[in-house]
Amino acid sequence: MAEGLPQHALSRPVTMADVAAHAGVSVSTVSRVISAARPVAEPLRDAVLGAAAELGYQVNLVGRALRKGRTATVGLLVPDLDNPFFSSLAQHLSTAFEGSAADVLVFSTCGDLRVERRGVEAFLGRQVDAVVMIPCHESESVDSVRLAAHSALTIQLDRQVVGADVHFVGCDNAAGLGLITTHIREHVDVDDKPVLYVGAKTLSSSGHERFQQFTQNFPDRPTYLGDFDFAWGQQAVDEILSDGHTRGTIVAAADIIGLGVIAGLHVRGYRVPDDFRVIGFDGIGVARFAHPTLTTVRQPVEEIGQTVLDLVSLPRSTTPSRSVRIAPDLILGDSSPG
Amino acid sequence: MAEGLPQHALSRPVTMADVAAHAGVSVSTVSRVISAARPVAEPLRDAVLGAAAELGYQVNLVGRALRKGRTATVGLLVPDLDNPFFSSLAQHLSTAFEGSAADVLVFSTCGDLRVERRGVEAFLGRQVDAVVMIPCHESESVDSVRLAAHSALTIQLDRQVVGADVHFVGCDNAAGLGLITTHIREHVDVDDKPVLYVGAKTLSSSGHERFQQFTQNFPDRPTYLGDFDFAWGQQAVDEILSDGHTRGTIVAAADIIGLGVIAGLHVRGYRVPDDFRVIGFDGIGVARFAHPTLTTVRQPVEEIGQTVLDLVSLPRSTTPSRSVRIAPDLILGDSSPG
DNA sequence: TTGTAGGCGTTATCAC
DNA sequence: GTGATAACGCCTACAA
Repeated sequence: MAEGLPQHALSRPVTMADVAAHAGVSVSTVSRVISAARPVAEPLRDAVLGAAAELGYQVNLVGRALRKGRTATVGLLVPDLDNPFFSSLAQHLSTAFEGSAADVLVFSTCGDLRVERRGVEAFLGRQVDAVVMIPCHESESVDSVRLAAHSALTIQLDRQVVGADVHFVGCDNAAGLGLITTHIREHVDVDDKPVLYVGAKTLSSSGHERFQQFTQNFPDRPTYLGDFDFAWGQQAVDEILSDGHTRGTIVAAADIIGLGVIAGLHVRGYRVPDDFRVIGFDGIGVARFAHPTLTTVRQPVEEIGQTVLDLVSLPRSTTPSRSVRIAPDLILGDSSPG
Repeated sequence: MAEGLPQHALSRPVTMADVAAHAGVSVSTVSRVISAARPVAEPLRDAVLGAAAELGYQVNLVGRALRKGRTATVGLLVPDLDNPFFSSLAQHLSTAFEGSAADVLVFSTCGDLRVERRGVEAFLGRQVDAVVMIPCHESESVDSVRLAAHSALTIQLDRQVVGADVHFVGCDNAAGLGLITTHIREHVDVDDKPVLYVGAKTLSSSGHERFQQFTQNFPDRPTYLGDFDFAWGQQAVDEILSDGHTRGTIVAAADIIGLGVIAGLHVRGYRVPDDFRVIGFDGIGVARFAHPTLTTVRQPVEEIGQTVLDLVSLPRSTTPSRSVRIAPDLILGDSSPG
């Protein structure tokens, strides 16, 4: 903080000293009224509140933070707010903290390790009480995660880095693939529509886990690995078709990939679910926008937010790092009907 | 800040005094090295940097902020991170500030006026250098906007409240509707496909402006007003059909509504663009996920981010409140081909 | 119950 | 070029 931007000084900001003078009491009395730390006699209290209102006093949280060593702030680091799943996670974490005394502030790392590092330093420097982060990269983000965990309560969200013993809250990816597997076993003729996997290069633990569980549940089935985005889904279709597959059940590692797959199939003249079934993962809202709507494993974002709140609110005596996996559920769409 | 959350004290944090002692210099020298404010002799500089690295010193921005009265922070208030357009705006604002000395911190107001107020107080209390906000409500957010503008450089984004003379950066909605109008005049037989408008109740200035411009460009054409979401788009289709329209050119006030319209039309067995053309507004990424892809007026989010950066970086001598409108462009999709 | 005083970590002013 | 010192705004012993 504190450099690079011009100052916007209008009039000198009102401090507790101003309020105290105006109300004819001491600053400590003002402090006790404002922070409601200790009881203050009715008349004095009214005088203070009156003076504060009259002068337009707003507490300076920087002063308070310096004194108390805490900030009632949770910093959330997200790789990309333009990614519907990440922004949904950010929104639901904010909602979960709405009733708490702490404010959630979000910083986008723009998928860049250096920006991620800057974000961690930004939050630590601002003395946040907790850092919640979706690491950019499964291995290369380890330094940022360690740095955060060294001086603040830190929780990894959705993805976890290898080699850092730090709290984690995320989806039970194995269970999610279990739901997909059961769905396929019960509703799909895999002789007619053999199973294929379109995933992402395993730069994130989630991608990694889903891929591993897929290969375990469906050994020897073809897998296609690219990026975690729409364009890769479209491109994967070309690879699948040029490999000679004309019918199948495509399991996508993320909804955004699945939506690309559906779009790509349509461009090439194939029908969903008649020629290919498609199943996604994450449960992003826009899965409904697809035509047909996407069958997907929904991550319980509300529950994930709540779990982070619980973890942050816990007395820090429970130091041993916890890994909480939350069970997802299957949302049936028309891309793979039940 | 500073209450409600348990403290996470590991070991006493390292301060400049610790570094100074370890390096055998004064705190002033450490400060000068760390903040690069003034030149320091080579050997001392190295000693300080060495000591800082050895002790793992991290600057405490709260102390700095208290002293300097500035924080190198821009606070962004967004109504809903789950809304693809808002989160895209947040992402691009973050990107625009990547090269700047200031950090962008995002707070979601959850579309709630009280949370919005809390967010403004959270940012002002933390002494942010600038507040950038997408107001929740065209009229009811005025107090929050005024409060912010009273003590910090404040910029309204995308929407502006009535009755507050505060900077504004957003899309030229009239020009956007001009693009739509020209497109329709040049490529659509409006006798075969008469024009209809599906908008949102005018709680936001953007919705308001688009609606007004539509009625001006297409007088006496039917308009349907609901919410700014997918469900309303779907529902609007039912109203349109029950009014007896079986063909038409539907102008939606936002992509998210347009996507709902496409979905609704499909459910009812109508084809796009054969029976109905659909045109959206905003240019959200997921417009590509629709089938057919959505023709839309794209807001230049990169340029909007850059403009906010410029406005924040400007010396505050240019006090008169500015209103910057950025021209959008038309993106042709298959829902209304060119 | 209220007031006084000291200090949180940093930077700016002033001497040297 | 460097060091001592005084704030910035707030909270909290401690004293009254």
